[in-house]
This record gives sequence, C-alpha cells and structure tokens, in this order.
Amino acid sequence: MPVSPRRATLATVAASAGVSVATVSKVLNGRSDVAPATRSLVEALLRQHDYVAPTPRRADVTGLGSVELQFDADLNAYSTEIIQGAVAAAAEAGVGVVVSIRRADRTAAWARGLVAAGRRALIAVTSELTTGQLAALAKARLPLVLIDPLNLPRTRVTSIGSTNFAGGLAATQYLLSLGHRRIAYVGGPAAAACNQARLHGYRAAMEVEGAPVLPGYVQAGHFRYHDGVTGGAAVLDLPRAPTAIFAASDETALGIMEAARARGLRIPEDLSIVGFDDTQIAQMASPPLTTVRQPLREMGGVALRTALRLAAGEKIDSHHVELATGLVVRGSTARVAPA
Amino acid sequence: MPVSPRRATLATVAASAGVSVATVSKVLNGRSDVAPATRSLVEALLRQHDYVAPTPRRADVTGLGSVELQFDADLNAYSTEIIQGAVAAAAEAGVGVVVSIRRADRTAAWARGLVAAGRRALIAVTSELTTGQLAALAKARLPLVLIDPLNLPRTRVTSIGSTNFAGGLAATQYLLSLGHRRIAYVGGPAAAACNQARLHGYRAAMEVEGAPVLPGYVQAGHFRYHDGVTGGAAVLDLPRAPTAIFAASDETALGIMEAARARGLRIPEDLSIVGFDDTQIAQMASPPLTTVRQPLREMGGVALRTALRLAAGEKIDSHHVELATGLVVRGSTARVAPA
DNA sequence: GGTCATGTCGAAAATGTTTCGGAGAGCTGA
DNA sequence: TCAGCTCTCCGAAACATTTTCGACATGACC
Repeated sequence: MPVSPRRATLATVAASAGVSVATVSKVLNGRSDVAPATRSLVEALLRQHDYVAPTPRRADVTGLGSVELQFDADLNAYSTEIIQGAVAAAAEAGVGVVVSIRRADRTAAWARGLVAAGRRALIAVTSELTTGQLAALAKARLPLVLIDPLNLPRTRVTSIGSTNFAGGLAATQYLLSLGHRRIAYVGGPAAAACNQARLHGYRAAMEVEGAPVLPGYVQAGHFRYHDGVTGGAAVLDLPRAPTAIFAASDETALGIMEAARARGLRIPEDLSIVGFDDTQIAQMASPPLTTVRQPLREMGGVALRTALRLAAGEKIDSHHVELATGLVVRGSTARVAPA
Repeated sequence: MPVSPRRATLATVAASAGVSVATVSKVLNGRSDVAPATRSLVEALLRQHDYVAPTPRRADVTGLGSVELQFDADLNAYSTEIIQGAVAAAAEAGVGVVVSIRRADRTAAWARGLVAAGRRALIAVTSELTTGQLAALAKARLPLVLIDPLNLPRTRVTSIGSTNFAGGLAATQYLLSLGHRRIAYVGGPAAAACNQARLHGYRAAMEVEGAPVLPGYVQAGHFRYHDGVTGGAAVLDLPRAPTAIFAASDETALGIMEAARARGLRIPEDLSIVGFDDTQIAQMASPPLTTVRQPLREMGGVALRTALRLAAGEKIDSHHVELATGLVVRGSTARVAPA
C-alpha cells in the first residue's frame, strides 16, 4: 500500500463521506447521535483512508510506560506473590506491569521490541540470562533487574534476593532444637545461587551441632512439587531415613508431604517438614507448613521501584539487595519422636 | 479542596504563568524547546491548578498495544491460572498483558487513562462492575470482557465462564455414587452467578437421588481458604455432620481439610471432599484433591482473544461463552464408611 | 563588527472534540 | 388537515490542544 504523501485527517474523511468533520469525530468516539447508516459509511471510509489518530494526548504526567515482568517457566504460587508485590508498587508509581513467560527467542530484536512496546525496564525472575541477552538489553538501553537469578553474571547487574543462607540456617537450627539429628535437604538446582546459599546454611547448622549429613541426604531438584515427591521418596527410602526434611521451596515441601503420606508417615508426628518461601500454599497445607518466610511481595515491589529508578537514570545505592528471611512456625514440625 | 466551577485548561495555566498556551503544551509533552526555569514554573502551576487532560485521543492503532487484566482482590492460585492462560495467548497475538488489582477509584478518568496508556481492552476477573463504570468504559470505547462476573449486568457485556451447573452436578453425583447421602456445600457469595449455578447443580443432584439437604448444609463464603475453615467447621459441628463436602473452590476445600484435621477426621476415610477449579493447589494437597476442573487457562486465553477481537471491531458470535468443566478424581474422596 | 548557530518563545495554523441549535420526520389530538 | 410536540440526526461554531514556523536574543567564532 503506497503511503500517501500526507496522513488522512478527519477533514479528508469527512469530505469523501460528504459529512462534517464533527460527524466523523462522533463516529470515532462512539457517540450515539449518528445514524447507523452514516456510521457505517464513515467507518468504511475511515478504514479506506487508513485513518490513524495523531499522537495521543498523554494520560497523566505520570502514567507513562510499563515494566516487563518476565518469568522463566509456568507461573506458580511463588510467581503469584512476586506479581502481587510488583503490581502494587506499580500502581503507586502509575506504571503498568506486563507479565510474560520466557520464550526461547531472546535476541536483539526481542530487546528492541520491548523498548518499542513502551517498556521502561525488564524484571527477570529466577532466570538465567546469557551474556548475549545481556548485551542485547544493554544495547537497547533497557534497564534490567533480576530476582533470585540462577546465575550471577560477571557484569554488573542489579539483583534482588533474600538472606537465603540465614534462612537455611534458621530452618535447620529450629529442627535441631526440636531434637532432630537426621535431617535431609531436598533442594533446587545445584547451580542456582539461592539454592546453594540455603544448602550452605543447612550444612553450617548441621556442622555446628555435630549432626552428620548422611549419604543421600541432599537431593537436587527444581523447586517444584514433583521434585518433592521424588526427592522425598529418595530420602525416606534410605536405610537410615531422616526424621525431618528441609525443603528448598513450599511446593517441594508439599511434594514431600505427599511422599510421606504414601508411606503412611504422619506429619509432624513421624516426620517434620520445613519449607521455604511462605507462599499461600504454605498456610493452606494440611497440616499448615512451617516454612522460611521470604518476603516475596516486598521483593517484587523493591524490584519494580529499582527498575523505575534505573529507567529514570538515577544511581542505585547497591547492585544487590537482600531482604530478610524469617522462620514461620506452623504445624508441620514437632519434637522428634522418642526412639 | 473546592472543585472549581470549570476545569483548568491550558489557557488558565498559561495565563497564570505568563506564558503562551503553546509553551504549556510543550511542557506537558516534554518538548525540548522550553527553558528549564520556565518548565519548572509551568509544572508547578499545572499541579497547583490541578490540571487534568481532557479525554485523550484513542491510542494509536499501529502499536502492538496491551490488554489490561484486572482482578478484584489479591492474587491466588485461581488468578495464577487465568494469568498464565492470558499471557500465553497474548504472546501469540503479540500484545502485552498488564496485570492490575482493582482499586476503589473507577471513574471516567480511570477508563480514559487505560485507553491513553495504550490498553486495547479490559478483562475483569470475578468483578462486580457498576453501571457507572460500564458507562465510563463505553464512553472511552474500551472493550470489556468479564471472566466469572459476580453480577451479570443488564447491558450487553461479553463474558466468559464455565459450565458451573454441570460441574456442581457432576461433583455431587460422584459423591452420591460413592454412597454418600449427607453431603454439604460450602460455597461462595450467595449473589455470585457462578456460585449459584454450582449450588443449583448440587441441589439438583441431591434432589434426583432423594438425598436431603439438611439444615445448615449450605454455607456461603468468598471462595477463600478461611471460608473453608469456618464453613467446614460449621457443617462438621452439626448434629448430623456430613460424610462428604462439596467446596466451591479448591482453596475452600483446603480450608475444609484443615477443619477436618483439627477434628481428627481422616480424609478420605472419614470425610470425602470435592473442590472446584483444579488449580495447582489441588494436585499439591495432601491427599491430592478430587475436584471439578475448570479450564482456567483456556478461559484466560479465550478472554484475551475475545478482547482483541472486540478491540479490532469484529463481531463476536456470542456474548457469553461457557467452557466445559470436568471431574478430576484424586485422593480426597472415597466410598462412604459403613455406618 | 559581522556572521552564524543555538536556545526560547509565541502567533497562527492544524487537528480533533464538544456544545447547541435547528431541520425534518413522525406522532397525536382536535 | 394542521398545529403542536417530541425525537433523531447533523453541522456550525466554540473549545482544547498540538505543531509549525518565524522572531528575537544570546553567545561563539572569524
């Protein structure tokens, strides 16, 4: 279609339709005082002339732009809390949060597309970004904030996390304080930084107490329910089965619960379980799950505000922020049963 | 603050700032040819005069645009599935999904703001819209699609739901087929259409089988976990307690599980529970929850595609679409225990 | 000093929206 | 049949905003 030398205006369309400019404006705005026949005619001519509105007026001084919130896999309870926190913070700032799920194609065109679509920044959750992707983002001048990144790139990237080591330590110490000695860890990907920190917290607490980490007591996974079922089964079927399990996520903890139930183990009488995250499912588990609270909503909010600050060109105090974790004791933990 | 008799215009602000209308317009649009001092002065007076833009022009047709996905309360497992479905469909269509949580102010300015921010349509989930809000949306020419609306407005509004009656019927029939006769219903808001349909399905099944709905066997709630705890407690403490409970949502079902556990009831040996939705938490419950699957992801996807079709001015086949529900049998149901 | 680039600003034109009044159709009752 | 009334539909004109373009000042540079 040849681009006409001059964009069509209401006057153009009005003239060709034989009506006034006002009438065309009314059609565009859905006013009721236009006869159906006239409306159809004008609509047809609007299309024919390829009418596009001139630059829209701004909504507000504030209401510009949006931030992309990108997850690396299907959404779950963890994602939900992050979204909730980001959306709340965004509402205050007057920007929109566009949720998306990572797709394979992350090229230069992808980064430019985000900018063209009006994104002011990108927040990537539990993702693993390649240097190529980072370069594409940098070239497109799109600020990036990571939440719980799987890998911490060498280059300076802003990231948000929580005190995973302290959380792992607190969870394990609590189980030890209940008299448990045989405590297993069913965790996330071995390479993930946040999982490593939790695992080290677990190991540190065990070591201080002189409790041995028996062979097979540390299982890797992907923070998902299924990992809890299989990982839980693996440790519960060991010759010297644990009396307590520390899971690296609430979902995994629920999977372990199911593995325990399948073996006729009662919780917490026969097996204590501690989760990680304190998502909504932790409260809704039966029994309610003792877990390490990770302030996911706050993390989402902080990530969003940080992203906007980066987009505004402000300097950030620190390139990595860690929010505090804390143990929430519910019903899935009890003193170890007397042998 | 007293409402001035007439809204401030650029002319008002220009006069008080001692500059021309054009200059004020430039400040608003961030043009570069305004001296910093002048800009500050004008910005101050804009705020002082409480300037708000008049109805914005429609967002440009060219940009990819975005669709607003609005929830009426904090996100939960149900929301997560809807988001997931909408995001997937949006990715295919090349648009963004902006997630937001309903706030009190839903005025004409709100609707205009959405349009100005580039939203091509609004999807409202389990919301109750007033006629005023509908009018504001219509005036702003913002297409609207409802998912599981609480109230079905008189005016023609496009909505997406599922076969709630059939779902309620199937769940109750299944419990009856297991030999249960004393079946209670712990549901949602009495006024919600989707809840009413589920309840009627339950009643219909009971009636066909000649099973009495005892006094107190129908509890209202808000689909939340807490409603299950209290509603479950209410029916379980009845003189003639039910042997099975049909919950109007998975969350509520998990609350009932907790109420049962607190009373020493085993599931499914002592009490069968059927949920509704088949969210992720249904699979992760212990025991896994028998539930009526509602195709939430598909609903989110259909809502998004419908919204885009409306935005494109296409005609919609039907103003209300219902997707099929289906019973998913897991571990929370069993044959009634012999008395 | 002359010339030129640059930054600011406003008059005027361009574009789009809203108000308001009027033409004309249709209906009603004497 | 016709006056009177209402209701629908449209456009002239008033308004609101954006954009273009020229004017003017200022300072740099030769």
